[in-house]
Amino acid sequence: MPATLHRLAAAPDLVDQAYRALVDAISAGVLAPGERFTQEALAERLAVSRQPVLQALRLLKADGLVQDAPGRGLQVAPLDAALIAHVYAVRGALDALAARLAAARRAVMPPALLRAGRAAAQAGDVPALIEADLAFHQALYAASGNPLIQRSAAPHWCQIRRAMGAVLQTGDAPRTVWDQHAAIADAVAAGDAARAADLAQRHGDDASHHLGQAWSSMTAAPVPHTPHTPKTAGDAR
Amino acid sequence: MPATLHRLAAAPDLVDQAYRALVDAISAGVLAPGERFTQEALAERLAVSRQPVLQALRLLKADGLVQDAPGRGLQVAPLDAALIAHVYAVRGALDALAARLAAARRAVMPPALLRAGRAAAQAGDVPALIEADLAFHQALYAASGNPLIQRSAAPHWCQIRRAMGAVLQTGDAPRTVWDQHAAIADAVAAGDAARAADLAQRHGDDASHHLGQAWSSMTAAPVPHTPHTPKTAGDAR
DNA sequence: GCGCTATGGTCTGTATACGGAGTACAGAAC
DNA sequence: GTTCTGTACTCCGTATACAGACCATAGCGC
Repeated sequence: MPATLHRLAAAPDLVDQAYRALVDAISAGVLAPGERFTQEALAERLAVSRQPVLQALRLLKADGLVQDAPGRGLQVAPLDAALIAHVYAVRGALDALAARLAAARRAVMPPALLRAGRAAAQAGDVPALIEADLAFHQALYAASGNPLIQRSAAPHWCQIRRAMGAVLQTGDAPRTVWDQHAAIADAVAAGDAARAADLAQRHGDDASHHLGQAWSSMTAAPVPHTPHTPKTAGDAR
Repeated sequence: MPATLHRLAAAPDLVDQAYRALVDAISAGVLAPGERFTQEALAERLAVSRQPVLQALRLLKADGLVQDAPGRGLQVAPLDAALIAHVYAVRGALDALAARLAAARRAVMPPALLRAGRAAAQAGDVPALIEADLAFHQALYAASGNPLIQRSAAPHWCQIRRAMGAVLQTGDAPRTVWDQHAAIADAVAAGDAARAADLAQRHGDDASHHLGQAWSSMTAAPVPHTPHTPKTAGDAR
C-alpha cells in the first residue's frame, strides 16, 4: 500500500464543519467580538438545520468563544485586556512545558517555519504573520510528544488570533518575536530544557505585555473596526 | 449586594445535567475505562431522549473522556500509563502557573482544606482523599485570579480522579502529598512566587512518577476491578 | 405623565422521525 | 473446510416538529 494513500477522513460531520467554520470566522474577526446572533441565522448562513449549529455552539461555549447574550440569544465573547492577559498567561505556561519536553527529546523544529515567519514580518503581511506564529507554536506542541498540550491550548489560540488580528492591523508588529522563536528552537535542538522553558515563558510574558499595551492604546484611540463594547444590541438582527 | 448572593443558575439544562452525570460517572469509575455503550442505552438510563445525551457526549469527546469505539458505538477513554503521565505534566504546568499568580497576590489558602486532606489521609478514606485533593487544587486555581486555568484544567481532573481512584484502591496512599500541599500554601501566603511555582511543579512531577509506578505494578498484578484493555467487546450490551 | 400589566412574538431546548453507514451473520461457491 | 458475497440489523447523524420561556410593546389605571 503506497504511503501517499491516507485513510480518508471518516466523518466530515456537519457539526465538525460548523464548529471549524465558526472558529475560523471568530478567529478572523468575521464575527466580531460582542456580535450577537441567533442559531437560526447561523444555520441559514451555513445552509444546514439548527441541529448541527446548536451542537457546534455548545462546543464553542465550552471553549469560551461564545456566551449567552444579555437578554436573548448568543454573542461572540467580547475581548478585553484582562482576558488577553489571562490567555497569554496560560499559553506561556503550556509553551514552557512544551519547550521543556521538546528539549528533553532534542526535537528539531523545521527551519522553514522560521523563514516563513520572518518573511511575513518583513512583508508586513498580517494574516500570514498570524498564521506563521500559530504554525510555530503548533509545531512546538507537536514536538513535545504530549498531545494534551495541543488540546489544552487550542481554544486559547482562537482568542490569540483575534487579539493579534485586531492589534496588528494598527501596524504595530514587533520584530523581536521571531528572534525569540529562533532562540527557543535553538535551545530545544540543543537539549537545554531549562533554557527552552524559560525562553518560552518569557516569550509569552513579552507578548502578553506588548499586546496589552497595544490594546490599551488602541481602545483609547478611535477604534479601527472592532466595537469593543457596543452600547446595547442593535448590531445584527 | 451581599457577596453571598450568587447569580442563580439560569438553565438546569438537560445537556448540562447529562454532562455532569457522565463526568461524575466516569470520574468515579461507575463507567469503567474501555467500557462500551450506545447513546440509546445512556438516554434510557438518564430518562431523557437521545438528543441531550448526544450533545453531552460530544462535549465529553472534546474533553477526551469518551471516544469512538472501534467498530461501532462509543467507549469510555481507556486509561494507560502514557495518558496519565501526559495529564500530570499538563496539570503540573497549570498548577505552577496558578501558584505563581496566587503568590503574587499573596493569597491565603483556607486551612480547612489542609485539615480535611490530612484527616482523609489518616482515615484512609479514598473518596474523601480524592475529593480533598481536588478541592485544594481548585482553590489554588481560584486563588490565582485567572479563571482560564480552572477551565483548562477541568477535563484533566476527571482523568486524575479516575486514575487516583484505581490506584488508591490498592491501598497505596502517599503521606507526603499533604506536606507538599502545605508547603505550596505557605509559599503562596509568603508571596514567594518562584518557590510556589517550583513546589507546585515538583508536586505534579512527584505525583506523576508515583502514580506511574503504582499503575505499572497494578496492571502487572491481578487487576482489582477495572479491565484495562478488554479483549474486544462483550462488556456491556 | 408615569408605572404596571397583559398579550403577542421570537428564540431556545427537547422529542420524534428518517436516512445512511457500517457490522455481523448466513448462505453459497470453490 | 474455507472464503467470499449478499442481506438484514443496529446505531449514529440530521431534519422537522413542538412546547416552554423570555422579552418587547401596547394599552390601561393611578
